[in-house]
Amino acid sequence: MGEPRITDKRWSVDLEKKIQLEHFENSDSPDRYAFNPKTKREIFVIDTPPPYPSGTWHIGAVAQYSMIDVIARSQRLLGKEVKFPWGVDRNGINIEFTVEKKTGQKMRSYERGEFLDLCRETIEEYTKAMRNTAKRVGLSCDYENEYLTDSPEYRAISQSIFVDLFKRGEIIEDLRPNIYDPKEATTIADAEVQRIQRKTRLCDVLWKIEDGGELLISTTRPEMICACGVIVVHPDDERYRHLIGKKAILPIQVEGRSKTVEIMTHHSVKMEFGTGVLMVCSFGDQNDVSIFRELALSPFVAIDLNGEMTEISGPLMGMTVEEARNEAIQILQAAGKITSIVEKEQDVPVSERGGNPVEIILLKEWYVKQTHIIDRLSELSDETRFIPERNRQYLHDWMEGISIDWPISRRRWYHTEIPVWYSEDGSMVIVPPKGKYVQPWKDSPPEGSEVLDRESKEYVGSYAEMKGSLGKISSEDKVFDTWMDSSNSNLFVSGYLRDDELFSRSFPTSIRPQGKEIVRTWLYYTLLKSTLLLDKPGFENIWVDGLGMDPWGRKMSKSLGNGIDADSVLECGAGGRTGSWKIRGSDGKQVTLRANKIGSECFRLWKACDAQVGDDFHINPEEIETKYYGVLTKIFNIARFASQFEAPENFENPPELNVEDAWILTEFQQTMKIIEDAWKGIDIYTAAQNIKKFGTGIFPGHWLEMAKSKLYNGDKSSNWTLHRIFRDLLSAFTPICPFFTHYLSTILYGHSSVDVREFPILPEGCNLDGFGNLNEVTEQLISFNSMIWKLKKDSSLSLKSPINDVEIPSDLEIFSTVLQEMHNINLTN
RNA sequence: GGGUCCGUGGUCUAGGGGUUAUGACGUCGCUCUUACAAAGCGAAGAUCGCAGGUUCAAUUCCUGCCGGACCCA
Repeated sequence: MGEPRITDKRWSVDLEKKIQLEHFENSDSPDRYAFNPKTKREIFVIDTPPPYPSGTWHIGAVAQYSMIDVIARSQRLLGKEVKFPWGVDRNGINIEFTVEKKTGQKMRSYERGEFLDLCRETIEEYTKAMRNTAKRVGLSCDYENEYLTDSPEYRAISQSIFVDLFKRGEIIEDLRPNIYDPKEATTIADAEVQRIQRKTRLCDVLWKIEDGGELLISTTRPEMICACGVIVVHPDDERYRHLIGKKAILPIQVEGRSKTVEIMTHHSVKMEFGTGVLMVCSFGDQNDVSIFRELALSPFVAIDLNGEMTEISGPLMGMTVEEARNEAIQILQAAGKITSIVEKEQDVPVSERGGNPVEIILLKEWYVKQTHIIDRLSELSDETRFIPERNRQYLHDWMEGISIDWPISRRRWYHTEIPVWYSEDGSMVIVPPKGKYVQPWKDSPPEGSEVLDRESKEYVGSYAEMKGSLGKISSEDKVFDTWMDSSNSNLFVSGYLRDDELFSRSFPTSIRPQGKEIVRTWLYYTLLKSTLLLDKPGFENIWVDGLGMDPWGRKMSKSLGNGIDADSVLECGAGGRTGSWKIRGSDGKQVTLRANKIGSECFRLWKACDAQVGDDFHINPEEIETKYYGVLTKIFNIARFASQFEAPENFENPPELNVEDAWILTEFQQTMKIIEDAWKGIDIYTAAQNIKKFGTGIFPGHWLEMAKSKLYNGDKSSNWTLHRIFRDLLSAFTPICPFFTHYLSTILYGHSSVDVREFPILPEGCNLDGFGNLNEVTEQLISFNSMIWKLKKDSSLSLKSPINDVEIPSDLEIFSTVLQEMHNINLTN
């Protein structure tokens, strides 16, 4: 016994930060979290979601990443060789917007190379900030081998996969109706469309029938009349039966197309909407697209790439869609062809990233074919375990709704380039060799490039040989959808095309952790790739967590004013600064939340304990502190207590055990079994709950009180028990609170718990079976202690004062001596 | 409009066909008991959203409704 070796009075956020700093900068084990591909251990590869660097990192996302770290650390604890990569997703339109906003200049006003440099510089700053937050929250990633999705190495893989799929005919070029953001001048995919509520005008427009008669059509898009291909009514609609087969005259002037359209029937028409007559345009919405396809109509191009009306629109030509709509209404009104206009709430499809109303436009784009392979994908995904199982549904729901191929080309710049050049006559394409990153808009095809027939995709010859016969080659200037890059992440981190041996050992990737909001994009596209390329499931486990919500269960958003910044929570309590958050509450009133100290360890503990995986979790800093900081304090104090007693020399050879020590070891063994199974099953919640329960419950509350006097007297059994349990408990706890446990275990036992690579099991020598069924008495023991404490309180006695005439239950007879001492019981008989 | 999830003491939450429903925070009371008042001990507090149905038995399963959240059309 001696002075506590832990000198800090209590756990603090400042101490936490100090430990962190040393932990990541300390030279004694710089590659603590590096991955060894040559290992004999079982390999566990985590497909870390590469975050997209923007100004701030969302607190909900940080919470999720901290749980991914818990998975990484727990798998290391179980003895696996964990690859926990640190990747950053940097391709995409977001950074382009940021640069445009910062410089007040649109992308297309720059020279392409100059704009790319600006993007790269800007994103570099954000990348650094993000890495700092990642370390601050304790992510045990392999930072030395950071990967960036905009690096030549990563982009080369993306391009090679593209070429591969292109050669196999899984990627095609085609002229199809595409969802298009006219303001940002790029195609987008279905998954990138969002809907917002907006007020629109629903006009009833009068159409004349060719051989007399009239027809009233309700539309919110009168400017699209020029692109009308057919008028449809419901087949059961008696009102219009006499008009079927007749022709209606377009009520507004058009150029270069027929002035009439036929009236037909279609089951998709809602009889009760407006007048029950629908004009089908190329292309007002997705329904129009499918009717055009079904009826094999040839589409009219009404809107051009700049979002302006084309010549077929006659008087509207050159106007933006918005202007054209107003003008069309005016023209129609002046001609007396509008019978009513009503304001109506309508869902308007807008682009997710730009927030602009989107149009459907006929464009030649690149597609990954997907409709033919959905069933296979679904089969393969059934081989994968979902955590939690029910979140498998999100994937199935999305796959069920897929009816068109995935358009992957974008008319933007800060993305991976489509690696294609064309021969002068357009009949041949040139693609680069495997593993080579190319920028066709500025580079010539590199050595080893191949020439393929554009239609059949057959190999024609090497570029070097054919150079002379291709004429003046031109480059494909379009780029990939960013999901085309990020959906290669698991392939990339598993060594695809780069390390065949590693890849064979680590694919399917052990785990894909992610949020449920990107199941339809990141997860789906990744699985699509593994199906197309390898006909294999992409993952062994897919861990789909819920979303971080405000304290009242709403999504955090700027417009609601209910966001919480990640750093403010992690830094709360550092340097004596407290945290306060002004948030708009559920009733619209501003609420101020306050906390004195949180930090990363408390934050992680909260996330691990407070919500089951897959559930949306409410983030309230006040609650994080009040519910979980005390847990750290408690365990810290046990450590301080334990640190005044020398640790035993041999943790594997227990001395002759006291019965109360055998009892707590039995309890501990059971708890540790539950925790080990939980870690194996990637069940953070169960592990966390059991650690907390044991570590703050019977261990200090009951056993420690029983063992105290023996500890002070230098009893070998109680000392061994105290340290063996506490050391192992720290190891089991280390995935959740790594810095906390690292610090305590290093001081107490000279070995950091974060380096433990074998889940601790009590040695055989404990011979716990020799004591009988000790766990059967636990309940009684707990209630007996409570009974005495209550008795003393009710008689206004201090806890150490003697008490007489207490009968120790017969089942607790074995603890008789130690209980007498603990409660200072005088047995009268 | 469709899908998914959720509704359990004041608050958050576990659970799950069968005696007195888990835990935490908050509340109240007592205590500075040689690790711990940024703590300990004790106490009070719930007809498990509503209405039906299945069952010997429902908070748990089913149906409908109400309320909330998210996703999709």
